Amino acid sequence: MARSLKEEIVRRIFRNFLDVMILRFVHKEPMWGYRIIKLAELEYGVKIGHGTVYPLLNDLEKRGLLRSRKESKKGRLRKIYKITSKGLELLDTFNESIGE
Amino acid sequence: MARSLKEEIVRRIFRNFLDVMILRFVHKEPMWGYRIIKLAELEYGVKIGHGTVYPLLNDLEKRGLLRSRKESKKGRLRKIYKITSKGLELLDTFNESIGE
DNA sequence: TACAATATGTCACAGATGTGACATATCTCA
DNA sequence: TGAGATATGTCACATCTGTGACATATTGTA
Repeated sequence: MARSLKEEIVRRIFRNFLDVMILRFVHKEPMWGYRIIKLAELEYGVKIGHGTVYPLLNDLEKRGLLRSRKESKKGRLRKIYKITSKGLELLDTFNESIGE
Repeated sequence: MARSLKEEIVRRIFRNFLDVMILRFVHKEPMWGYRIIKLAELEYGVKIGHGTVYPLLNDLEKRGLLRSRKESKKGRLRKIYKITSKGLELLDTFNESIGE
């Protein structure tokens, strides 16, 4: 069965601007990789491989767009990311540039 | 010298959503490939290879998003593209999906 | 006359990029 | 006790995609 135009476009946005979409998620509220993957599927119907997300999160932190703190919830390790001012700047520039 | 953040993002948008950017150009006013290339450089500072643009224009027409008519200006052939309702639908869906 | 600009077209190749597999560890529920 | 969910990490490989070269034709200008 054919995918709808809307689904197709949302997929493309996630594929090509996954960093921006992650910054948007984390901007709304600090969160960790696993949750981003689940939310992307729940809210947008987009499946993102964790092999794509985790290296990207590390890269975004290295570039200073995100900052993480480790949280250990009953022995289970989570890296909770917050957006930085540099990350906000990228988001703003993107939104401004993509505006119709 | 380092490229600015804005320039970097605009480049990425053109690289990944060249079809959408072309639809936006053509939506503003019907035009041909050569003009699109020149306008992208003038208005956005983005150089797009004509080897990217022409095959894409043909593809967009094949998919029914654009329609062209040939115009011969003093023996010089131009394919002038207009956006179709299907093209407008894609533009609208994209703008809606990318909205913050 | 010869070069630059206008105008479109094709295609091989290199470089970029996501996918999916392999890897590890804990918790919960049946 | 075993499976599924939570949680993160790495990396080889195949696939996708733009670049740049090759190709052609006309007009304007020096």
